Amino acid sequence: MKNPSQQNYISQVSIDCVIFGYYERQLKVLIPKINFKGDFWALPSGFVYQDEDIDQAAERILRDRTGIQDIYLEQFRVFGKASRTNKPFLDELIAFNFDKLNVKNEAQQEYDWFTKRFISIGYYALVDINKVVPQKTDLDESIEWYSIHELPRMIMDHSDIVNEALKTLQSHLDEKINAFNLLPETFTMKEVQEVYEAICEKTFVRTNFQKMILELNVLERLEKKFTGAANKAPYLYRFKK
Amino acid sequence: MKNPSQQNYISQVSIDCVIFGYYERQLKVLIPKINFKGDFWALPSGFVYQDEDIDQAAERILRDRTGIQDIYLEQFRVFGKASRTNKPFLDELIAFNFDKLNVKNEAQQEYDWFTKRFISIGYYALVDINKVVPQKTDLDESIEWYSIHELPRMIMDHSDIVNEALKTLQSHLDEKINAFNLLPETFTMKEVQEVYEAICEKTFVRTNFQKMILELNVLERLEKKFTGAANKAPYLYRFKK
DNA sequence: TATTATTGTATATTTTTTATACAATAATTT
DNA sequence: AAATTATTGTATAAAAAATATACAATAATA
Repeated sequence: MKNPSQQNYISQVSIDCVIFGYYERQLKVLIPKINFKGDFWALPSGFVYQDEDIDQAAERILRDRTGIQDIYLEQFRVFGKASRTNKPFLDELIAFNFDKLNVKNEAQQEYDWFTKRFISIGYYALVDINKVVPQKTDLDESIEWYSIHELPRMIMDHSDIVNEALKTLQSHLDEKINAFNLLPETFTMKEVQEVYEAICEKTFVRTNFQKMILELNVLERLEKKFTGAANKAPYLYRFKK
Repeated sequence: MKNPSQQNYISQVSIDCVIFGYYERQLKVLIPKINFKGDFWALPSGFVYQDEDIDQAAERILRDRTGIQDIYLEQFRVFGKASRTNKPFLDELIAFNFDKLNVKNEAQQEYDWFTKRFISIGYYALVDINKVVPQKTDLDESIEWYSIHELPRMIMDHSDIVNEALKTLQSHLDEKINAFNLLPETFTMKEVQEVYEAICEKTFVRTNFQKMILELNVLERLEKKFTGAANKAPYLYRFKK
């Protein structure tokens, strides 16, 4: 594998992805831990090939980390401060891993490439957490789902990026009908409500919520879901395509 | 003045600005015409210096064309298709202006720089049209306000960029209280309504509109405005800072 | 067959939005 | 100086939407 500086990338432009999943009534974010000493977490990121749309680049980055395709994706903001550089992080990383990293010419070239000022395009993705098998890349020590309220300390401005992504998701929830992308193919009305509650961080009155969702006219009702519980079985729904 | 390729710009990244003004009940966009044969119109654009925030770059571009500072500015979208290049436009321009343009080495370097694939960050601005004295740069034959409904045919995807800017402005009109930036320091309630009507392309019931605006609690009422007309004088309002 | 937990549907209440009526005012006309 | 006119400001009525509450339906268990 070629080093980034030798690839045919657009320089000083990166893509950062906030991958949202949903599990146990909580909104989760998929975050890799970097495979070096020093406890560094960073959002799934990457660069844009010369002959690649930025949307394609984001899809590629997501595919590499989640193993799935056709992900719901939304560009939400550009982070472009002049001070936005990997240098402080990289220097810290090198200090922690001085033994492993031999500083030869090639490494110097990589260092120069990485520590330039970067303009980052933020994307957020909504995935069905059950379909995702998180994929460790060469750079990852681990890759885990973290609750949105218990995120690890991340490098650079990556925490800000997550916050901005969440704000966008929350405010677009009624104009874009996208929350269903966090659920499996079929789901009950209660599950939909719990997803909305996790995203909006508030509760809804069950009956009114159901009416509101059904009036969107985007769901089709399927057969009932018999669980063996001592109560009425709920209907299953599916998002109309 | 140095040529762009020799400046300390981030390469392959540009900023395109949609500058909105308001005049005679119409939303206007400030658009320069390029100073070459062939009728080319292009949005006010520019590039980002290495040591410059992208927001600063947008402010600089706006200042250069409008002569005013402290402009209301909002980043709204990135345009990043791989096919997004100036090449078709430049080739056409060269064909029209073959006599003027001598193709020497330096020009070739500029050509190569300009015809690369560019990722463009779209900003829109709201200005008080009375404060703006449109500034022609070296590249401009003219710079004029065009009604949003009578825009000239523009190069590249600049028409799409305007459309996206308008859509964003419309949809953010109630969440961001920004339409006042299109008006002078003081204004009547009727003028506010007409601005909203121009942006939203629909009419409002006067009494309800006024109530809605006043309930935002962002205006302070000043003295009345006596015009000499045979009717009751309206109050003037000012945006609270 | 009664009980229990939970879902689905109907309806009442409250709030917000939209529509309408009318009073107040400043300059003009008579 | 009083009536007229055009326009603004305020109040209120009607309609629609959002929210709260009540209760019927159902599937498994006791």
